[in-house]
Amino acid sequence: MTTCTITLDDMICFDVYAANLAIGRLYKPLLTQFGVTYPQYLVLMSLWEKDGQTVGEIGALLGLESSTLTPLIKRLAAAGLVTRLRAVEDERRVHISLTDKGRDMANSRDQMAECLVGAAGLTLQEFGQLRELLRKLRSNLA
Amino acid sequence: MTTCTITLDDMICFDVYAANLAIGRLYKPLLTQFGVTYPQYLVLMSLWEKDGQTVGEIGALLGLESSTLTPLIKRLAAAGLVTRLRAVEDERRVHISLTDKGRDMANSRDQMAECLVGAAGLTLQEFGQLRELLRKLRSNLA
DNA sequence: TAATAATATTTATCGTGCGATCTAAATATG
DNA sequence: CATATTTAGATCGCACGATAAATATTATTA
Repeated sequence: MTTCTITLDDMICFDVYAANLAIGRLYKPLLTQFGVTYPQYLVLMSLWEKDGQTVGEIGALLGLESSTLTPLIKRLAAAGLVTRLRAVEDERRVHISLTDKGRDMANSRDQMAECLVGAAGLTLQEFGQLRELLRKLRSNLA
Repeated sequence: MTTCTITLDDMICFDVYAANLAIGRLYKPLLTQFGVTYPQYLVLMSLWEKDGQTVGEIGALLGLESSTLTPLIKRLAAAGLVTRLRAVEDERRVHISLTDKGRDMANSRDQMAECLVGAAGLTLQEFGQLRELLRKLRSNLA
């Protein structure tokens, strides 16, 4: 009984870990072309979804502290992909906005998507299931 | 059509990433008690499953290179949790074995399991689904 | 106004992950 | 038998991720 749930659990964290690395490895060739890392790409994704978010908002999406994001975003800014602008109404907030160059990178999503969807070998239904389960898991853990 | 698959895909890598961090964060309090990190714990897990594996075998399980594992395992050895023993029949291979202290830590799996199963808010069926989808995804990507 | 909370930065630290290179040993090929 | 290739790991160096703790600044609220 208990051993059953234990095995299940342990395999889950195992598999989430390995799957995360595998996806990152799949994306790497494309990402290095743009000179960004996988976590940096995830930040860009959140900006393509909604531009001008604050550091805190992005952190909430990815589950990262600002102390992790600040240097990461500075690297994106150094690469000319985003700009950091402190809000005038509340100078604690820093809004991150895409540059033209950063916006252009959004086209790469198509390549990435096809790449993953093709390589993953999952049906669209399975993708949906997986996404839903992961979101449920995460929101409960948070 | 295409936009549909794109959104799906992007959310997947997003969620795998965030879920992985969330699980690590959940485990962290327990792990720091033992003085090990989350990836180190995963290595221990694979040894509890099968003791005496070589570096390469563990790497295949987790999807890690020896250049990542070697220093990681040395930290486990320094903590007195495992021993590294070169095989006599093939001196290229290094077998990693649990010490008594490392074996004792296996009891913590129960706590971990209950912790995750409780916090995840997933049914056993959902756990099984999730595990199966992740394994399928990963094996196709590899 | 004073106390408290929120937002982000800075600093410091540690560990992960990988590429490249190296050695040694096993295996294959001529 | 000699040589080449493959395999298993180690080693080195590097960039980055992730967090904790301390600080500064601004909002909020009592």
